[in-house]
Amino acid sequence: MTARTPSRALGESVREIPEATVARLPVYLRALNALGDDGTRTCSSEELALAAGVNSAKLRKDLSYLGSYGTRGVGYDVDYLRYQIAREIGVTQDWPVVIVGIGNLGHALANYSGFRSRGFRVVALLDADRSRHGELVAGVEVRAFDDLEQIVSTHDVAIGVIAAPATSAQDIADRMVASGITSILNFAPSVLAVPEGVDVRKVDLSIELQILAYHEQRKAQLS
Amino acid sequence: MTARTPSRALGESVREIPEATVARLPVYLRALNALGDDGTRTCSSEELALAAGVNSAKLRKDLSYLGSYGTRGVGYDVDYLRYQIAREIGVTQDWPVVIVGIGNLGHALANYSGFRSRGFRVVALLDADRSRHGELVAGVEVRAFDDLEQIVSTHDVAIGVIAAPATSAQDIADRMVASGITSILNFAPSVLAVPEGVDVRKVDLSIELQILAYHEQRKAQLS
DNA sequence: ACCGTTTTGTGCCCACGTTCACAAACTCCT
DNA sequence: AGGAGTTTGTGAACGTGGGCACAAAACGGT
Repeated sequence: MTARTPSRALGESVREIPEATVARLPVYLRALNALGDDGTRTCSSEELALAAGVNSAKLRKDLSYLGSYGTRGVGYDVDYLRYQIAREIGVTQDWPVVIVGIGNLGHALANYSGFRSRGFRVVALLDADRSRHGELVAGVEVRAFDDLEQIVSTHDVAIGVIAAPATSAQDIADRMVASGITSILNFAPSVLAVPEGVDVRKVDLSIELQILAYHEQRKAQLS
Repeated sequence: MTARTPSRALGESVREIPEATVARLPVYLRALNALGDDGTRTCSSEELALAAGVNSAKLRKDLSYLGSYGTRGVGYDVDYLRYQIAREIGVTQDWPVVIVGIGNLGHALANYSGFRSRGFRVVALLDADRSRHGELVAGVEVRAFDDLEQIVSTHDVAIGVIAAPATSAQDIADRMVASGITSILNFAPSVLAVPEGVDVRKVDLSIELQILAYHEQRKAQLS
């Protein structure tokens, strides 16, 4: 966590958006998409907050980090705000993604429609198991894990998804980082060590269940 | 968020464990299991923190909420600490779980080995699609969604997993809550409204990717 | 028994995030 | 034009979480 002070052109200030806000922006975006598809042209912070499942003050503060895109007494223009959030998150452009590990989970991810519709494109499915190479999953051919470097440089891939067993997760991460990937979404239940500058996000089913179990147990104790 | 003050028997204080700590306990538990399987009998906060990917002061503070289970100058007994954390989380008992939605993701979840090994047992797989009923997935028969109430009461299920499309997620949640489920793990990309006292945790692939994209974009801007 | 070494448990402070509450800004109606 | 009604944007207060740094406690060697 070094405090990098970016060199910026004059007047071009880089707004620092709090992490907690960043995590909610995609939720707002989804809610706005739903509203927009319903034909809603404008909405208040109260309405949007309801749709997003947060309180309206928090929503307004979150949006204020992006700029002043609302109109007092009126609300927010759905399409305009939608575009601004998408631009801020970076999903107006297309992000090529590589998925490693084509087990049940890898299959599910490859077939996930939310991928393509939100600016992400699966450019390769890789697996170490030779017997699966050539197989077509969601229209994409499964290839050898050793093709990683070539694919990453060809498609300029920045984001990698690990859907392999925990035992191989660290090796895969190392190879990803070495090949130039700087963001990793890890579904394997393991702690990844990566160099400074590489982002890792972890999705762990069993941890989520254990957190629920803890609260469930507490509810039971309060008999 | 009403501040429920539980009625407690005299002297029986319910330690309030911070949410952030609860979320890390499963990680510690996993790290301890790995150490224990390696034959390690005792470990320092420094070692365990390394394995869990956190800093040692934070680890010690987290553990201190459970009690004083370490020995100064020595460290923690792996087996003892493992048991204490498991007990605190509630995974010394077995939690029956129902999964609704047997698409790619449902399959992946049903086959996930981390389930059983960590105190969770899939007692039913439900799907609204009749054509899938009777199918065997991971040794469990797929049954009709309408069997939910009967299954929940028979097996005393407290935890439900939603692996269905976003459009039906709220309906499924409503039925789950009505049938007596009080903890929901939601994989559908939708905001769930549930009554007070029901816990919901959300796992959203597309949000995780968008968060990564945001940071990726920022890195690029810092050219 | 005592001293040096190791390692835990925790008080203290700082940073981040959430919520309240209100002034500023806009619309609409008369 | 002006006043009533709405809704945003934000300053300020509060609460939670993270990390340093150190006293307390255990161990081992002499």
